[in-house]
Amino acid sequence: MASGPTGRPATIYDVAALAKLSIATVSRVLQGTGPVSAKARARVDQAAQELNYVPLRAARSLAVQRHEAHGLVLPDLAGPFYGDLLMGYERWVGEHGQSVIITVTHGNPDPRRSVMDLAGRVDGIVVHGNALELPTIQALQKAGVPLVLIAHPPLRSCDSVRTESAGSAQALTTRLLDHGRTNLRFVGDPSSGYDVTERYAGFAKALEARGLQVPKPVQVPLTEESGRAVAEQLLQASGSRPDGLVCANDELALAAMSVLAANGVGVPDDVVVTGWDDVMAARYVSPGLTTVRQPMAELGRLAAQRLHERVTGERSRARNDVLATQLVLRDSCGTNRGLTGAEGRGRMRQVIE
Amino acid sequence: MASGPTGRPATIYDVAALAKLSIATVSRVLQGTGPVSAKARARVDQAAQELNYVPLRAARSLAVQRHEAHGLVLPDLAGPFYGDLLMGYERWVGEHGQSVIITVTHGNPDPRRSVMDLAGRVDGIVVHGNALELPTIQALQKAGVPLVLIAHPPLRSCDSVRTESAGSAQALTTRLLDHGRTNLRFVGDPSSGYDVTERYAGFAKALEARGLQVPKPVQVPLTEESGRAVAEQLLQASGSRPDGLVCANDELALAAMSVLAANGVGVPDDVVVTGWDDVMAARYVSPGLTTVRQPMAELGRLAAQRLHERVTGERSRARNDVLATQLVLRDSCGTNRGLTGAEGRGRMRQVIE
DNA sequence: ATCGAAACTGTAAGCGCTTCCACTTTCTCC
DNA sequence: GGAGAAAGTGGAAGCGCTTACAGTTTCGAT
Repeated sequence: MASGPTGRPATIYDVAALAKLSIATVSRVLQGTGPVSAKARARVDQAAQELNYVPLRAARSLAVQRHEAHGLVLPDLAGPFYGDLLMGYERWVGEHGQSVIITVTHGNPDPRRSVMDLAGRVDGIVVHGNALELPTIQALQKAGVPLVLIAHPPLRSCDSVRTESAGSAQALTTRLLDHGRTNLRFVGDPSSGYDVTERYAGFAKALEARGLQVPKPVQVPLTEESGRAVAEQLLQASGSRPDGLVCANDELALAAMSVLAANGVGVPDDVVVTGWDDVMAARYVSPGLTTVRQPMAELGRLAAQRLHERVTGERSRARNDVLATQLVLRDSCGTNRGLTGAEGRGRMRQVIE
Repeated sequence: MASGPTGRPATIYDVAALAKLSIATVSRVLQGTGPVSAKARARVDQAAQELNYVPLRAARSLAVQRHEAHGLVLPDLAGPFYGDLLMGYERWVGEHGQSVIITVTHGNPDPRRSVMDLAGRVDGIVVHGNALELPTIQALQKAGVPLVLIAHPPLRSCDSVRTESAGSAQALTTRLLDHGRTNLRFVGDPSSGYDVTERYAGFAKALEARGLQVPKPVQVPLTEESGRAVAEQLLQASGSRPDGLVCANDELALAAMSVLAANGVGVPDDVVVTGWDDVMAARYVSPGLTTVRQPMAELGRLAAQRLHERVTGERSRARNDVLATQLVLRDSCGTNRGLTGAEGRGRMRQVIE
């Protein structure tokens, strides 16, 4: 990168020549390893400075047999969700002298190929569950790549981190039932990800605990568009209209809520609505959206840490971490005030805003 | 990464040995370069498969003298803003067989060091203007790193890409004036970034064009917290209360708007409020927030492309691209219906929602 | 059959760094 | 002042790949 004497980037040889020392000493100075005299140090620093020397990491990686980099595979980057995750990840990794190389699979013509290529550049990979098919993940395992899964069912000999989902969903649903709702629907396709599966499972469990029949989920993608569509369908529904929508994420919930409001259906009086993720909009809409907050940055940090433990070999037993979520009660669920005893148990806290 | 015969990752030598061919041929098969017989190809593929061979990219980088990777330096990752940028970037880069290594500077104890290290891992770097101090950027330049700046004033011999700001801000402000506003304030610290500087400049220009005095900007960080504080201050202000807030981003605007609403100040009737970025919340609050949408993903794509052109050497003259923004008119500005002739000119389009 | 060209394959030289080992210099302590 | 230890330095091997070059085969055309 730097302009050496030849116009090409300066190498350690150029620095050594200018400092009149061997490349071994230059390396020792620059890496701070081994004993070096103050004089040598000064000469090297001077020379490096003068040549704008930037060490080639590829050469170092080859020599030390380590990349000092992590791979992070995400399905997507839309929404604040993955941004926060990445933020936490990058922060941890930066503090530990590593780099992050990210790969996004959604819209990628050949995720498998991309990820395998990634494997050759990093010391280990963190994969978000929604990003890769199982066979690809297994291919990585076979290739011996240290692996950490986010929001994915635990896999043998592979770490995983996720946020608690089923319990929060159950508590939230129970709460709605406690407040007299009798015809709830879960909105969002459980097959679109492990976490959504779990949310539906929690929803179902709450109903079962009351001896109620569990309605099939409304299997739609987790998008605003679907949210609007679901709400419109609900408006036209004849017969017993649902009196509550437990949505798999905030996008669905916000979109549904706005369609309902635009058509004179009262939220929360006629229909209660809840979301998941606590995006910014959730606290600015009216009524405020009741939702579940996940510690995304923390999830990222933890994933980075777990991977690093694997890479350095300081731990070999697999760990499966589950982070607590937080139920955020606002007005859209109609239970903001007047508590029941259902909350606060398990790995879940709650706040009322 | 793969388990070779020894338990250590398989190398190209292992593959060659198993396929009973030379490493040169293996390389040619795997890279698809040079002529190879079908038989050789099959044997190599078979062997590679069997050994779970993953080529070590560091070795390739060293040999080909190229990393096939881009560095992306961002100040932050909070909000949808940078996520979309990164998304567009990653997409382009992925389509062109490159990787992205990201570095976040906000909260980084030694950005300079991080970035210099990055420089040793990539073929070029894209820097968001708010991420690095000028000296650091210049150090990169001196080191001969191909550089593209995002949202940064153009620098000699360095590409830059940004979104149009001054014009949109001026048009937006003019529009508010046309609708009878007489006491506007710009909220947000212009020194917090080039784009904000430009927004204030546009704001000022609109007032000057009317022969009005330009009030000092309300110099606060671009956060929700500041937005609330500004609104609260405005509520307590004696004398001539501003009748409009032109906020530097949506966070400020949304927070201010919610405080005003909570205190019985009508938006847009008493005070109009506008933002910048068009975050999701902007379209769900009521009244809808008038704002300016920037093509972030497109900005990312373009930055990636420009950098690549530099890296491959297919272009050497510096380019400074400016992308058009879009004025999004909603109810918070009180001018949603009833147009003037001020808009649609320059590099700006508008939509009414 | 024979020759030249084309297709294929292998040998070996790096790419720029780290680090082992051996060597030289400088201390430290009698 | 000298011996041994410690500190400092350099030579050289090697990390795993690509690729120029040379060598070998195969093939088509005479």
